[in-house]
Amino acid sequence: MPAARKDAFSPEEQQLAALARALSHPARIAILRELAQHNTCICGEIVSALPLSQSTVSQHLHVLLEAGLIQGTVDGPRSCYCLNTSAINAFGSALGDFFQTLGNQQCC
Amino acid sequence: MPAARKDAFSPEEQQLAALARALSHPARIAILRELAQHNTCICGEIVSALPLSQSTVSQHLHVLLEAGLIQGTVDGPRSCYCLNTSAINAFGSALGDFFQTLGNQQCC
DNA sequence: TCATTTTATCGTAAAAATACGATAATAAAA
DNA sequence: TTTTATTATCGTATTTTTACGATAAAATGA
Repeated sequence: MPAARKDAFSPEEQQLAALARALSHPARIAILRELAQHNTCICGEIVSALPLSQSTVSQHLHVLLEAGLIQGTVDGPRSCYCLNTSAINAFGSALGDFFQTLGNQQCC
Repeated sequence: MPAARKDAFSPEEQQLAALARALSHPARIAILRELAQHNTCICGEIVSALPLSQSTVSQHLHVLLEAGLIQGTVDGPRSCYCLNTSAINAFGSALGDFFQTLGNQQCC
């Protein structure tokens, strides 16, 4: 990627792509599932639930945070993450809209 | 990624992540949009519609093909792509199910 | 037949993602 | 205060992604 060409696309396309990228690793799918299973916030049990090292899980959590899909209250040693349901629902409907504009085609 | 850890996750998580990865670049979002606008198949007008070189667009098309989101009939000089609507709809509902399991949480 | 047009592929380079160990930081517990 | 437990960050290595130019392939048109 000798030059970042992403800025040559529309904001909508960039946003949709950025959110899809946040979901583009099975570990992050698994983290979201894990957070959804515990309806209360979770801390480091995520690490035990995943086949990855602590630092790697922390990286994936950071990606999900940056994308806005989860929230985290970093209170000292015991940080606590949870789903950002409003962002998740917004993303879900944005994706739904996108798929709807695609799905009604008759082609080939 | 000193070792491919993706196989340590469930097939569902891998599939969902793989499809999200196919959407994780604005060029590929734009390609899908472009294919949807022309309800007939399109060939190389995609290249003119995108701010990328021909070989790069071809690579993105290959990614979308691999993911099954588009179909391509490579008939000689003039290959023809179109949306794979069934795969797109299947992906859309899979994502919808995933978001539904996430969206009903009350947390933090 | 030969040129032209269109597209895929190859080779390459740079950037980003992924993963881990080691370390730092921070609050609670002893 | 010192220790312990938990988590983020740093440094690094490897892989993958992204991008382009150049080339090859393949059918159409002259």
